[in-house]
Amino acid sequence: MNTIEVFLESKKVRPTAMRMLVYKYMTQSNVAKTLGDIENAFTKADRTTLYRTLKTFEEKGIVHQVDDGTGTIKYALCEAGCNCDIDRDLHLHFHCSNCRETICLTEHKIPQINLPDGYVAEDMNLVVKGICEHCSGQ
Amino acid sequence: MNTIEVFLESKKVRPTAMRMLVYKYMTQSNVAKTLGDIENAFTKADRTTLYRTLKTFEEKGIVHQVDDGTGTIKYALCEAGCNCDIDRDLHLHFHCSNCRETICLTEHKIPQINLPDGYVAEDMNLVVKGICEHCSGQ
DNA sequence: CAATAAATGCACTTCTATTGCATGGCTACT
DNA sequence: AGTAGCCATGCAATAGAAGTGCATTTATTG
Ligand SMILES: [Mn+2]
Ligand SMILES: [Mn+2]
Ligand SMILES: [Zn+2]
Ligand SMILES: [Zn+2]
Repeated sequence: MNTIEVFLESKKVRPTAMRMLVYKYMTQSNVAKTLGDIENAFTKADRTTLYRTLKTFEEKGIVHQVDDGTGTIKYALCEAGCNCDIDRDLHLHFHCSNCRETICLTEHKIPQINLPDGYVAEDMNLVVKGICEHCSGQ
Repeated sequence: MNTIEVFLESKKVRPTAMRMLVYKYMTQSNVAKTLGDIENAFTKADRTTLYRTLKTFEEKGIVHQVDDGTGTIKYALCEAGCNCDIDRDLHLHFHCSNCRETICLTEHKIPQINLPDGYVAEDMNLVVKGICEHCSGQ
């Protein structure tokens, strides 16, 4: 029983070999990954299985989708204690137009937005595009 | 010379029949439209022509794309005097999960976001999802 | 009017998301 | 241990939208 196995079971996800590999892969970098990225990271991986793995992870609160405006959905690990709650957990995402990577800025929560009367907010997405720390040569 | 014709020429866009129709259609509602929406609004319209029409409109500052996270790009008219400037013009978009419509809240600019050192912002997208004024029964 | 440039229409490609269905493997229960 | 049933996997196929190539039509210019 390694820690990944324990973690997945704590999230009510059966720790199959592929699921453990995907989870481990996601922990190894802090940038959001597309399905294609993950597929390419393994030589022998079926796209559908990965698709459903990510879907399961999302349903069980292990990952969240990141829509960075590139047209392909990305996935990133949720923080410990995250419930993808609109007030507590939603954070800024940054997409670098140079290296094309997207990272979670989990420390930067989405500021309070006031809406016109009658509008009810349920979810939110804030993406900033530009040049990342790495590419701006800092 | 009607007003649409004059307007398009002022934007350096040749006022063809289709372009005038599309522009007129866009002015008739304040919700963002997909290519498909526009295609369906006319009985005899070619998707490619519309696609390129919208692209031209975008390049000439007549419309802006709206990425509301549904997976299909939408288009909405720019305000008078809009330059799609990151500080002055970028505004909030609201997507209603009930009626599935997306509207520009042009009065609601995106608040100042502070980024970690080394990050440079060039563009931004803020979408709020929830229930719109109309659907919340106000 | 002829030459040129721009806009349009059709067909096709590409890319990603998503589903149906058959098979393999694990679990729970006897 | 044996077996029924559920869950995960893999393959194939579909759906949906974006984008491109090229031929044709329409507009502009001299
Ligand atoms: Mn994130
Ligand atoms: Mn808008
Ligand atoms: Zn970068
Ligand atoms: Zn609505």
